[in-house]
Amino acid sequence: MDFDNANKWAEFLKALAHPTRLQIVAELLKGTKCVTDIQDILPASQSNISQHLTVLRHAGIVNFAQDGSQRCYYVSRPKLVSTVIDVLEHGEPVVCKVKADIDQKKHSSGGSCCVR
Amino acid sequence: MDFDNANKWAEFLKALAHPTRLQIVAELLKGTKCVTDIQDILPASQSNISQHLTVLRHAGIVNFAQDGSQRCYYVSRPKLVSTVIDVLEHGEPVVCKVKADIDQKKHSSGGSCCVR
DNA sequence: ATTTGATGTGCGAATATTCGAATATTAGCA
DNA sequence: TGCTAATATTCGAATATTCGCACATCAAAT
Repeated sequence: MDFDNANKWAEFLKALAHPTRLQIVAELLKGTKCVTDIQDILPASQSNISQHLTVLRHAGIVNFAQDGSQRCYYVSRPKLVSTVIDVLEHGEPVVCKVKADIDQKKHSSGGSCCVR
Repeated sequence: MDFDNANKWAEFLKALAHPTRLQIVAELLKGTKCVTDIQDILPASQSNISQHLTVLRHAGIVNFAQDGSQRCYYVSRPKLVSTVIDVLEHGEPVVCKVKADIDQKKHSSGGSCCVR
């Protein structure tokens, strides 16, 4: 992974990496909602929710359609976001290796378990 | 998504959400590597790489097998991590909605685009 | 025993994030 | 116009992150 992509994706993940923002995004995946809708669901202040939505919007994760005085927020890359959340939810058992596990893959070299 | 899960996954994503850590993980997905291997690949100091590996390890993203004075690091949940990175790399065109797009989905109610 | 290579840790400064409180903006309505 | 609901912005304090530097540890080799 090159430096530019690493930067871009780190920005994306950083925007998602907050409990409140994750919950906001999970709610928006179920359907478009305005700020007060989110306020009714999550235990956070209006100001705080608005701040988090701004972060998500700047990261290109959500966007809104203006409807009078309301802003209807939606996830702007639903497949991307829902796939990430899905894979987190389904999890994976943790792999645990010891030196022998790693060495046997190399079947022939000296014994260092790192591929140099 | 409940509060506990939001917290857990936010921790996970936060650990991944750093350019250097993303690059470290991408390299480790290709194969087990020790700290100096990573040092040869990435433009970061030994100390800094070690610090990032500690963050990744505490988040349960990587682990190591000790081999003498070397530590052979590997990704401890390779499917989870590689799926996340894959979906980032393949991307998705951004969805853009206006009020009309959202309203038509509700076919019948008043006109507010938010599902209340 | 000394040295050298590999790695981790503690510290401190710079910077960034988070959040509440107060205030501003904007739209619709009487 | 004046009022209210919906939403954003600004500010400041508390807290967290990041990173280099110096030092500590530990294993292997000399």
